[in-house]
Amino acid sequence: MRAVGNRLGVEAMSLYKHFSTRDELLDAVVELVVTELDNDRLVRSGADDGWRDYLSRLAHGVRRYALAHPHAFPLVATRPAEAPWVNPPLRSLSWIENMLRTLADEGFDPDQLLFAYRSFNSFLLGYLLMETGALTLRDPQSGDGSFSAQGTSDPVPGGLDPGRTDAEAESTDAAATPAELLDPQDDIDENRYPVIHSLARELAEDHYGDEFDSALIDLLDRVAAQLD
Amino acid sequence: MRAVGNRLGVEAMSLYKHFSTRDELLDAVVELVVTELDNDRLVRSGADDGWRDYLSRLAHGVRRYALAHPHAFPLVATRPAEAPWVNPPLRSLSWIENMLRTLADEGFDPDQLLFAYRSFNSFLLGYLLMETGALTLRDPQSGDGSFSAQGTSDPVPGGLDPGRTDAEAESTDAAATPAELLDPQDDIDENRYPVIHSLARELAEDHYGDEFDSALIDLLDRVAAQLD
DNA sequence: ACCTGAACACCGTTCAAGT
DNA sequence: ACCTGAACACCGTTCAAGT
Repeated sequence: MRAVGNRLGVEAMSLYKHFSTRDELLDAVVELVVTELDNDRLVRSGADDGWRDYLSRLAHGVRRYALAHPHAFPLVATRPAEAPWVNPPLRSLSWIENMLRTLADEGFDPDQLLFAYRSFNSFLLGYLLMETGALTLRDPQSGDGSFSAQGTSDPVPGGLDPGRTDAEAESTDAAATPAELLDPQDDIDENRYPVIHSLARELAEDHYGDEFDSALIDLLDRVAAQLD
Repeated sequence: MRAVGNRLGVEAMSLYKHFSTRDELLDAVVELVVTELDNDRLVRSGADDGWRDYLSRLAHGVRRYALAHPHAFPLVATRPAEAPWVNPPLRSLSWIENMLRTLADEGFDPDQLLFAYRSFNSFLLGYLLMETGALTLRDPQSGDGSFSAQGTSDPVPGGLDPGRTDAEAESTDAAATPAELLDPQDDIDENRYPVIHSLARELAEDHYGDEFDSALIDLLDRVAAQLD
């Protein structure tokens, strides 16, 4: 609370005029991040091009906010929800309703709606937690579990403002990070982990963007197959 | 630290003989949970029945430890890793090596190995975080974000010991939870969320076990399709 | 080798008081 | 309506001392 207050140029106690507890503030952070979808023109535009286009735009919108806030995404992913069927990363009743209604209008029956809802959520949750996790590695300098971004000393890169453009987010894939300047093979014990050692370079250099797109296509195919 | 010490009948400071920092202790918790795979006879038995059988047993082993420790799984899922390509829930070099070697022995080439490794991890991560999240709902009594298990006042059900049997873990799906005793439809505003309202019962009653099995089959089919 | 008690800096939170 | 300063209970951690 004191750190947040400091960031805002205010004493910690002032925050209690706006949030009655630390958990309430964390919930507000999660809501703020997820609500970026509401202002995402690429997501909000209608579903006139069919459910595949709609789900694809929704998925990319979620990915945009996840990559814009890689340190907040674990919060989005793990904060307890109000009901067992309210699943991250689509955490809000209004977006769940939005998705289910759009698909219902496209002719999905109840079983197909539930299948699409759950497989869509668990796909995004797993893939984006994996991808953002790769951006928030353990700091090799300080031995504790604090976060650090690759190649910057800013403790909260991106911060809370959705300032990153699509191109900036995508550039994470292509831009050379400090880790790539070293040979990742050198870090792996060839005797204990021969297969990892031999694959070290391929494991280190990865193009999350392309993989996301093709995994999303496969997911949409699975949903389509469910429609008979 | 004081709470952990209390649970062990010891002062908090005694823990510092075994872990030099709180983060180190949390890492040890994660390692303890993941290491249950090492003692899981259903997972360790050889890969003589092919890679599909191996990956299926591995996936079910991960699900067993996740369901045995639903409160620790978010830690497994989100603690920063040592390298970007060390992904939860398979977090350890030895299990990554184990998986890659087994698949390599089955004839996977490097691209196929990487595809299998990443799609397998992100599938398990997303699905199991969703499933364990449904077990650790927000406590409606205390307004804060603390955890509570459905239907028990034990703050850490299951605790750290891998005491739950397979049948007990599965029974989560079938057993009637308090939430099911109420009509979930009553909680949803019919005017604001008509589609959710109409699907409330189906959303609330779910059989994670069956869904996991069929989603896993689809994943293995995706991997198989990659083999040409 | 493992545990303890007192102590330190720090954190979330309360409250009475300021503008 | 919003902020502040001092204060409280609590937390992670250190250290010198115990067995």
